[in-house]
Amino acid sequence: MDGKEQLERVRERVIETIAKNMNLYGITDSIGRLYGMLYFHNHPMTLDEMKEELGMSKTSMSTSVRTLTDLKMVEKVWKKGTRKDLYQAEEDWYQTFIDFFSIKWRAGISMNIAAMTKSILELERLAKSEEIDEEVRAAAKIDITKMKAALSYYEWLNRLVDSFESEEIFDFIPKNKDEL
Amino acid sequence: MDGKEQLERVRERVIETIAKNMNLYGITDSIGRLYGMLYFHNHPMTLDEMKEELGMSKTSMSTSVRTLTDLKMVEKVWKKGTRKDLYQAEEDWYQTFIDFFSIKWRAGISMNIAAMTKSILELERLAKSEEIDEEVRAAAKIDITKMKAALSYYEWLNRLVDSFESEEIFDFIPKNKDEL
DNA sequence: AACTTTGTACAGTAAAAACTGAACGTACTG
DNA sequence: CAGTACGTTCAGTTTTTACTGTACAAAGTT
Repeated sequence: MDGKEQLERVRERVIETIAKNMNLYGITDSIGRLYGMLYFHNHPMTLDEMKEELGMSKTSMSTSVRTLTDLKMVEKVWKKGTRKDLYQAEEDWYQTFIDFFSIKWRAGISMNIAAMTKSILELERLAKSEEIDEEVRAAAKIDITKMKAALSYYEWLNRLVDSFESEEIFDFIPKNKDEL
Repeated sequence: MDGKEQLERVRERVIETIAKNMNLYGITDSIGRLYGMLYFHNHPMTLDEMKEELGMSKTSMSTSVRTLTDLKMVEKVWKKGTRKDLYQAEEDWYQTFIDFFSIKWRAGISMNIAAMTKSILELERLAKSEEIDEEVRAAAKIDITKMKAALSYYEWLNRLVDSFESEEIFDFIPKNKDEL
C-alpha cells in the first residue's frame, strides 16, 4: 500500500467535493478544482505549475486565477528571486465566505435599490397625475407598495452584509460551537 | 402621455433589474424575468398566459416554473373551475431569501461535511501507520488540520442557516431598521 | 368509451460559455 | 540595447446549456 498515492486520492476526492460545492455558488468546476488544488498545495504556485498540475492551458490558468483573486479566494504573493507570479489560496473559509457574499450581494443590492427608488418616484408622480385612468392609478399604487417592501428587504440585506464585513455576525453565531 | 404605457415601462425596467440580480445567484435571465413578471402580475397565471406574455415556448414555461417552485419562489395555487395549473410569485423576499439559501447551502454543507469527515478518518489512519514515509505523514497531518478547520466552518454555516430557518436572524438583524 | 385539454419527456437545434493557441506587450537580464 | 521570459488579449473551436416542437401520458368532459 502506497501512502503517498492514498494521500493523493483523498486530496482529489476532497478537491472534487470543494469544486462541486463552489459550482453551487455559480463557479465553474475548473475554477473550483483550481482553488481546491491551491488549497492543499502548501506553497504558492506559478501559472505554469498550475497548468502542469491540471493539464490545462496557461490562458485558462490566467483567467481562472483572476476570477479567484477578484473573489479574494486567492492572493498573489511576492517572492524574491522569481519573475513568475505566485498565487496561494486564502485558507480561512470564514473570510472567504464573507468576501464572496459581500462582493456578490453588494453589487446586486446597490443596483436594485437604485432601480426601485427611481421607479417608486416615477410611479408616485404617475399616481398623483389627474389625467390617468383610475385603473392604472390603482395598479401603480399596488406596484409602489411592492417596491417599497422590496426596498426594505434590500436595506435589511445591506445590514446583514454589514454584519458580515464587520464580523459582528460572529457575536450572534460564534465560530466555535462551544462559545454558545 | 399614456399612463398605462408608462407603468408598463417602469415594470419592465424593474423586472429586468430583478432578473439581472437573480442572475448573480446563478439563475438564468429568462427564469428571472419570469419570476419578475409573476411578481408584478396581481393574479396567479397559467402556463399559457406566461408563454403568451414572454413569447416563449410552453415547454420553457413548464421547466422554468418548476425551477422556481423548487426554490420556493413560486407556488402553485388551486382555483375552482379551471383545469389549468395556476402559479403565483412568493412576494415576501425575506422568505425567498431564507428559502433560497437554505436550500442551496444545506445541499453543499452536508455533501462537504460527509467528504471531510470520511477523509479525515482515512488520513488519521494513514498518519498512524508505521510503514509510510515520514514526508507523507507530515503532509497528511497538515491536510488533517486543514480539513478540521473546514469542518468547523461548515458547522458554523449550518448554524447560520439554522438561524435563517428559525428566523432568529431577525432578532440580530431586525427587518425594520427602526427596531434597532 | 371516445374525445379534449393540459403538462411534461425527449430529441434536436440554437445560443452561450469555457477553453485553447498564437500573437502581442511589458518588464527583466545580460 | 538586443534578447528572453512572462502574463494577457483575442479569434477561433469545442463543449455545455438553454430553448423549441413534437409526441405522449394523465386527467377531465361528453
